[in-house]
Amino acid sequence: MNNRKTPRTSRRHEHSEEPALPLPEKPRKQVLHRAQGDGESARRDIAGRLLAWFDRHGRFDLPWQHPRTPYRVWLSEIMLQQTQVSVVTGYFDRFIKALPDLSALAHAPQDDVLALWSGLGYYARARNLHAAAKLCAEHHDGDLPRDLDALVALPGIGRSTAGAILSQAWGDPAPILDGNVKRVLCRVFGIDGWPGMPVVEKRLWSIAETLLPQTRLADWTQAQMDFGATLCTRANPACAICPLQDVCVARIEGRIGELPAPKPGKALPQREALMLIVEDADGRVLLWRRPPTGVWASLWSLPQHEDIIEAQAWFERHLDGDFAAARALPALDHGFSHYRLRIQPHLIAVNGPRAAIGDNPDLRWVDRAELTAIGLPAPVRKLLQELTE
DNA sequence: AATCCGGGGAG
DNA sequence: CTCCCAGGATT
Repeated sequence: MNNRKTPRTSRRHEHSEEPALPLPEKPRKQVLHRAQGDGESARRDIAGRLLAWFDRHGRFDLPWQHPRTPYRVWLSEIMLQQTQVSVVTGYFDRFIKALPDLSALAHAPQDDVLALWSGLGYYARARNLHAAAKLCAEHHDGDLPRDLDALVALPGIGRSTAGAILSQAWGDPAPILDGNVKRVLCRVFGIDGWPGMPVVEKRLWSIAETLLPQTRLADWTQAQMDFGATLCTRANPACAICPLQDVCVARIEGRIGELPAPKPGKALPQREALMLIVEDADGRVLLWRRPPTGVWASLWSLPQHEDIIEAQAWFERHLDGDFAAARALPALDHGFSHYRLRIQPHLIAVNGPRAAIGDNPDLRWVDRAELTAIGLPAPVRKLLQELTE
């Protein structure tokens, strides 16, 4: 029953008090026809190519593969949620030695289970695992249910983990959609948008369904994981030796670095700045040389301040004019890599600098015509350009 | 839809 | 340092 070469057999099980599942008999064909574009023959061949790749380059020595029982598959899948193989193997061996089967887990004290999990993180996984084992003891004759909905009903098991269990433990045709599969599908089929977005995820599940092969379902699941983990990696995928290089949309369109689309970052911190556009009687603008460090180091820019109070104090120290006559212009947003800057310009006319600071080397009057020749920050250039128009 | 859980590895 | 990872539960 745990032999991965076991051919698929009838999977209706005994306790059929519920009505038959609404799944049609040939769901894969229907989904296949519904999927548009992309060339069905090429798509159908993907599983064959990856299985051939898997035969040569796949991982066959993982601890949960020998023997591959439903319990061991389940435990490994839970441990592997958000945790890499290299970290899991040691924990898996220790756990399976202490609690070798589902019954042992179901009857173990929770403290023992948590102790075995200690260091793995995401401890809710351990509590869910334990609770699910008890539920199996109560409701499924002490075994994991061989049924998608029944598996998903257990705590800690979502659709992808259920698919991995069904396919690996029994060879049933259930797709998975973990981080590896998402990345591979986004690239091969050129799917835009962050894979965590519901609309994108739905599309990916649909594709994953269509790719299911007729046989070797356990190998198919493992092949996808190995392929994503060792060849179609997040950074520097080995496209040159990839068996899908001639059909991969991302590869063909040179978008390997862009797909899958990254998770939208948190909103960058927003900062405010106030810039003074000071004009003298001849229509010249006052520029200010920025400090030698920080953003726009040593560039000529506009006099800049955090707020209006500071701006006014600076103005009255350096210039001869009526600050109250300053006129606010439309704000301008500028994005940096690590924050967003909202520039609030204030236009103000003056007679000239105060006598005492007239020769300040960091201040300079400039004709409009000269501006294009001076190295100004992009938003400042834009600001002054709009003003001239 | 957003947030949380958590330690470790890679760049 | 940041981002990501064989996700799922909760709000």
